[in-house]
Amino acid sequence: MKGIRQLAEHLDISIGTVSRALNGKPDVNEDTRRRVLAAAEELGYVANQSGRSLRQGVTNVIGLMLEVSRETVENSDDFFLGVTDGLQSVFSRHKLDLVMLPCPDDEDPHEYLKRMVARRLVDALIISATRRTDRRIELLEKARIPFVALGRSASGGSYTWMDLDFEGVAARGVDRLVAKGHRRIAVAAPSSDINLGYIFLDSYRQALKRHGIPFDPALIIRVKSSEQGGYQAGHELLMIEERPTAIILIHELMAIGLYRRLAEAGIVPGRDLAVVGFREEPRTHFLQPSLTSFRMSLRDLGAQLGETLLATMPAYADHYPQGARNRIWPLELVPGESDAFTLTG
Amino acid sequence: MKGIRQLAEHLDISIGTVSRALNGKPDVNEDTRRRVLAAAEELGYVANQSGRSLRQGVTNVIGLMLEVSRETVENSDDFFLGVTDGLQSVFSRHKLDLVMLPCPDDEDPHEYLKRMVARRLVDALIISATRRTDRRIELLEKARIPFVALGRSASGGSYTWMDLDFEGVAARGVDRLVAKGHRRIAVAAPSSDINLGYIFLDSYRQALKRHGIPFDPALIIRVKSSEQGGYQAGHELLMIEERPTAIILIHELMAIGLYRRLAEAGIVPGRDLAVVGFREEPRTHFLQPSLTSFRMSLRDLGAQLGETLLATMPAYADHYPQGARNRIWPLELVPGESDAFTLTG
DNA sequence: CTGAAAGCGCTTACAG
DNA sequence: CTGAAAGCGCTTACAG
Repeated sequence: MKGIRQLAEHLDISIGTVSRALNGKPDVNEDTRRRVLAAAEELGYVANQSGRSLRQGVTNVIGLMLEVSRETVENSDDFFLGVTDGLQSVFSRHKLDLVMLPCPDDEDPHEYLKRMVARRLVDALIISATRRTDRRIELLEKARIPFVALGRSASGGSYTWMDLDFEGVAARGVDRLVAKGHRRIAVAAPSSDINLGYIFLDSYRQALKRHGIPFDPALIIRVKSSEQGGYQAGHELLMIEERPTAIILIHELMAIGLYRRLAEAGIVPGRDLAVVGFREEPRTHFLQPSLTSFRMSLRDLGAQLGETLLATMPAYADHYPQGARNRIWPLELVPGESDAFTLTG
Repeated sequence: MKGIRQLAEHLDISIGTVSRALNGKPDVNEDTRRRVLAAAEELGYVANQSGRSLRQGVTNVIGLMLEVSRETVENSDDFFLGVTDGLQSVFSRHKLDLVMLPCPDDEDPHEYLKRMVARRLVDALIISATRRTDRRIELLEKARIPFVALGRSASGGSYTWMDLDFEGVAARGVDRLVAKGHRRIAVAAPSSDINLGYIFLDSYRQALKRHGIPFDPALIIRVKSSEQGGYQAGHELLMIEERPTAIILIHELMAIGLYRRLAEAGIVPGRDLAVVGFREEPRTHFLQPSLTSFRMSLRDLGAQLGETLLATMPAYADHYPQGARNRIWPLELVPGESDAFTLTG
């Protein structure tokens, strides 16, 4: 079966009628429609997407750009797979399909995105891992393609974004630790230019200030956002002269590496050092002593992200009257044993 | 900037010449080409992919179908991200782009694939996680779309596949353990219909036979291919009446859960129980005692997979004269401490 | 070296 | 309710 023309010939009707029948248009004789549907099924006909796209001006595909850094691969980040699920639950309502666009390690993300936009194989895009300065945002604004950034950035104009509540995590982490008597609170922050690092540290500093604790740059440990990074953070923490009594982590997997390094040094979280982890994750469940961390639903985040994106698209905005508001996604503190002690003296 | 027509008008030349200039055809005046390129850059023109695809009959996009099962999400499988890297290194040579097609959890993979094929947004496909009976293979054969299966199946005709050497892992695992005096060797096998389970178990039984050891079905522990599954396997192993002295795992993450369960029971791998893990992985490196496992390069596998796929595509087959051969990907044994003892008595 | 024209496979006003 | 025709944005023989 080649195209609609062959199908129409086979049925001995016009291609227009075939098209209308297949697309569920109302002005088609029910008997005709049945015949068309049956023949299409039998001959395995389905409309060529390029033909449809060209005529209709839309692809009905949404792209999620991924940066497959070596770091991501090694840590096997579950984040995107979880979010994907939520996205699809929303997109499927409108017969939109999601494709993931993995930017190769050795290609500049900006160039990659440019090419993807140029090809127009998606109607809209989601970008993530936004950096402090992120040219992708201007690129997308200029291309006038609907998009939502998962993560804030200092770049661009008034684009739509969603982001995790990094400031809330930092603030609550500090508050909690200070309440338990800590004053030397370290932070494992990302070594990259990723924007969440700035937000997190700003909030951390403000929280300290609120409590009248002077900021000590020596307590900012720059490591990769990974299990390895957590190990490294543990290593560096042990070498700080006046050793911190607590540490707040900025990535879920850091806790695993940190625990390992601490164990090597005979240091017990929740007894010798207070540890506040980041996102609760199946793998962090097994840590002993249990980790104080923050809970969120990846799927719900994905669904919200999907709705926000659709709200930016003229064709779907009507369904999402809340509009394309920027949102900070809350995380709920889940107390564990890793910081369950009060500092005395 | 709308389309090639506007660009041509702006330059006051024909759209044919613009197209030829942009596509690097030789029969264009160099001066004309420069002008066209400059104007395209300035006005931000790029060819609409639907128009190109419709005319040329190809999309220049390759799809990698993913099944985002809850299991995959929770285990944050790094497998595909690693393979992706290798795939792209090959595809980029031909200006082909890779998109990942995540099949939603709640959708039938067969229906999903059918839709993706129908839309024709890719020129070729890679499917994975093949099951013993896998209708996707017949679907793709019938649709006459080039594809390679990552994983074997009993379905379909003479399609092209690549697969890990599960039989080799099972055979070498058994040989190694028997040489160390073991005769009751358990296997943690997948509870699903995934084809690799059949291959693995066949090879396991053959290896036992070779050594004259009777097969005991009680030693086949069916669990999920995950960290949780490994924990569960440990749990069930402890309840087997005549306890096995060794276990071979069929998934990389199982080792982590298994170690955890064993630790709870005070059983030390490499002393009380011999453990042979599956694929070596950053996370399995940290296990104590070190795990005997099998090494392979995800990136190399991806590159080979990419070349195999291109060899099945008429437009690229010339570049890959080795043809679309089926391949079993070898894994190299990396001895660890987890099975480093000899059974006496 | 360039232009005019055909046509890829669809959908959709429009006419009847 | 159906058909004939236009046209989405390209690329590519073909003619000059």
